[in-house]
Amino acid sequence: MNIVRVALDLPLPRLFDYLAPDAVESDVGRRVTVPFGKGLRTGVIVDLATASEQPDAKLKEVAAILRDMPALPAEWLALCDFCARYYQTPLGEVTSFALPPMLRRGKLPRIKKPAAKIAVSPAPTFNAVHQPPLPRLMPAQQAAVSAIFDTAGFHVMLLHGVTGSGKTEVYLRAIDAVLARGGQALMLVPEIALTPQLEGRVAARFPAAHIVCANSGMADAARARGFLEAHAGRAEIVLGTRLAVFMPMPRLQLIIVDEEHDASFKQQEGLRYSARDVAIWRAHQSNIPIVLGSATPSLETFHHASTGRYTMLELPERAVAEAMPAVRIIDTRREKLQEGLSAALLAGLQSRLDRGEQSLVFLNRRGYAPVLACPPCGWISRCRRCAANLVLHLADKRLRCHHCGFEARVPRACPDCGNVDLLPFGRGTQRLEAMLVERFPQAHVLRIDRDSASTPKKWQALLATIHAGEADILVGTQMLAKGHDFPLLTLVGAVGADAALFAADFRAPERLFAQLMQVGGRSGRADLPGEVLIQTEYPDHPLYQALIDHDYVRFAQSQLGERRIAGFPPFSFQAMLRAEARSMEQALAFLATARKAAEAIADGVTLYDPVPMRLQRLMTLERGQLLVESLSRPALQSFLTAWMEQLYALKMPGGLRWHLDVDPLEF
DNA sequence: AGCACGCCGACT
DNA sequence: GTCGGCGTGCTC
Repeated sequence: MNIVRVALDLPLPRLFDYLAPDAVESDVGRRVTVPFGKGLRTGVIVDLATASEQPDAKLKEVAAILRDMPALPAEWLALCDFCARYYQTPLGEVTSFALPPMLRRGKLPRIKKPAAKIAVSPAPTFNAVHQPPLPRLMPAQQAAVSAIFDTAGFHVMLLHGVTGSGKTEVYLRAIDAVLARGGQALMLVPEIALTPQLEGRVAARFPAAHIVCANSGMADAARARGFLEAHAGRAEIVLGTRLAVFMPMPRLQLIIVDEEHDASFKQQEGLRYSARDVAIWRAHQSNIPIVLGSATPSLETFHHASTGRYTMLELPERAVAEAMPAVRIIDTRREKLQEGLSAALLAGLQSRLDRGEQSLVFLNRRGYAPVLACPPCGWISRCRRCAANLVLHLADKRLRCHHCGFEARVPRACPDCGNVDLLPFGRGTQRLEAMLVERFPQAHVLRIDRDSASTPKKWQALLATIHAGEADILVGTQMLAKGHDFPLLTLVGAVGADAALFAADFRAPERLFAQLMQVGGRSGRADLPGEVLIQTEYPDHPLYQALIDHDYVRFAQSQLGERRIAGFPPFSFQAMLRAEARSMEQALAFLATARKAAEAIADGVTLYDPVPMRLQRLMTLERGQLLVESLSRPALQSFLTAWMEQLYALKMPGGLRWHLDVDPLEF
């Protein structure tokens, strides 16, 4: 009997068998439409069989095997299977996620008319194309490029270098070498916003190469087309965000993960995968090199590079002969601040204005003020649906929940007592902007945050204004920290950073250091020396002290020391079970049941107690979590597999939902 | 996840 | 007497 085993996009941890009289070996990896329940569904054939564990009477016949595109290769299926097992997600959900939506639905994009781009055959004539001379490599860059190809087969390299040290040039050289050998290269970047400029740079460098982008912002057809181009081997270079790690690439010879420390490589919903970690597995599977690049590597990566499991490639200096910016710590304990800004920072802004240079004030909190309050009666602006405050947005006179998106008008008087003197507490970018406008009336102050740069168009317009030198003082959130060069920028001030020092999340200092290093790196390009001023009430904190010396390694080692003592990752492996329900009692009760079930099978695994999540209520749902931890990855994995089997079998009270997050980043 | 079937409250 | 609530069970 000819049977196909089909992965369907259902939250069920198993495959479905169908009769398929005409199925052949080469149909494995093909999409297939099958009758399911009442209707039809499209899935992927992952195996052939001659018998099923299901009784024959239950087996239905396949509706149609879709042979309109080449089957997905075994490596692609293996990659999906790895994700399914590692992240404890049904295989059908993984294959479905890994396919572009159009292919997932069983359709194909219209073939693009033979436009000029495709008509030009992708013959490898890279050297023949007229090009400007390549930049000279610094010795460290040269060493890095050699190292990538000196060792054959799988190895992980950490390319550690600050902004301006020339990481991108190393990537480009490595890609060049891959193209010369007729291979394909995959490059992952953290954000959609960064793909266009990177694409421009890569396209300029390899004018004859066929480059494909992959990110969630793309139109359906374009994404499906890119997928097929990569799959057919026509695309030599694939650039994209985390989902690009699933692009099938038959001649893949190199993977690059830029800004590997960036949290956006970890998906926070659905399939909670880390594109960086999946990429490493994929490199291993394909037996090829993978380069992880960062100025501030994740501590996991740095640890592996320190212990020799990964190769450390250091780019110690800035390639374009610039000094690192001078970092100064401003002790604000003794000072009466003016709307949150110190005299030193205000003086710095003034001197940049006088010299016609740009400044940036970095405050990672948008809105005008984090909360509106009525001091006499104690009312504060709270979200009805979440356990969070409504943020005051004075720019459009609204109160907003940054978690669920709830919005309301700013009340004229206190809803509780009628008092009309409501006070904003705390400071966000809008308030800082207003203060700076008043304080420096002659300056052009520009605010850049998710509100002012809400669309790609607005964001481009803001960038253009900055590059034209029309802005004097920028006020912005972390949006400004990533990937953009501002040649006229010579001063960066960081405000309100202390909050992250004592946050409950053990990764908060790591993120803060990376953020400050990154935002500081925006200053002092070209021939203008840069300066970074950090306002703090903890001037002696080791994090800031390390920042003064631009000493990532010292910071990382001290953090790793603390993590080792506390038994946190990378010295342990974690998974988080989260539950949401109408009431916290329900959520915690489920987690308690899950914990009970775990006790019998938790061999070499520590089970913590169920607790409410930090954001206890989101969108009217109460949320709890249960952490499990092990010193052994295999022990954790086999525990999770057994545990999930039990949890899937559990009957859920109505309205309760749960998920497992392997290697969680957020606590 | 859907979608059925299946028993208990307020409505034409 | 019926419409409909969501509890439980199944999907190859």
